[in-house]
Amino acid sequence: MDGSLTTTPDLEVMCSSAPDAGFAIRDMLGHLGDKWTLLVVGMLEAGPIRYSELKNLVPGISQRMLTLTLKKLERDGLVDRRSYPEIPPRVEYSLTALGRTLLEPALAFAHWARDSGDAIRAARAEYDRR
Amino acid sequence: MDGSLTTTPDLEVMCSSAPDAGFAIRDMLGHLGDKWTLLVVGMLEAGPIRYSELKNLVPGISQRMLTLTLKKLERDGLVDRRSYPEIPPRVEYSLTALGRTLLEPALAFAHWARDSGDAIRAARAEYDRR
DNA sequence: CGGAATCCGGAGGGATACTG
DNA sequence: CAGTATCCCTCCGGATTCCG
Repeated sequence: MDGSLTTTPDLEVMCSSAPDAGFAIRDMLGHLGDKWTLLVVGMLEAGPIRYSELKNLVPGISQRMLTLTLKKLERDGLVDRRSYPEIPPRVEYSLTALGRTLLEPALAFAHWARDSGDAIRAARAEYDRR
Repeated sequence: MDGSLTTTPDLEVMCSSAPDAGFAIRDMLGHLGDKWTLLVVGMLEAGPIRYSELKNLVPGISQRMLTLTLKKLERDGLVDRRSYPEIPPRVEYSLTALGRTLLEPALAFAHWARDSGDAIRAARAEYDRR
């Protein structure tokens, strides 16, 4: 085999080889690719964090969406919810082992977004100017 | 500085340090994090590809969404559209240099989705059983 | 072949008010 | 403090039809 320029279609292979695999990936992307999920996961990197603290950390998220996002992540086995029966109540969220594996791609994406934001906005402005 | 266990909040830092930076990242995630974008970008890995070919490759996408997704990516400077004035017409799409930088995080995410799909579905079933 | 235009249902998601 | 419940509206996205 020649290692010169294997174009390795990759995603194409993943989708075409197993028909339901493509389906699953599409589902996962549609599932986690919403407005808040990756952002919330990224915020859980540092360790256990309280609900209100999380809310303050994610700029602009509503209580509703934070709750829904956390519930979804908990259901998917990515986030662990631990509530302490005190008054006032305290609830801490953290990533599970599975959730921590998502951290890497999520942060990679966030870093890309940060680094490419300017270029994209520039391209957009250029495109719109004509 | 001690290099023992720096928890490096990362995304938190990115959002809290510059207020508009968090805004931008949230925007980018909300923008690219839809049902099809990452999947389409992944399919463009191999090089220039025709519209209809792309449509066949992405399982279940409608003409409308493929067109909209490609237009958005073109506007963002991530995809290059090249049309050849023949009959029947032929249009080829490919990633720009900027678009190719997105490929890495996108594929990382897709790979994660493929590898974690089973575990997540299992966690979901477990969660729903009670 | 590669779209554009239109219609339309339903999910996504914000604001607000209330609860334990 | 940490949610839940409700209202309401935007816009995502599928199906269909038409055009160069």
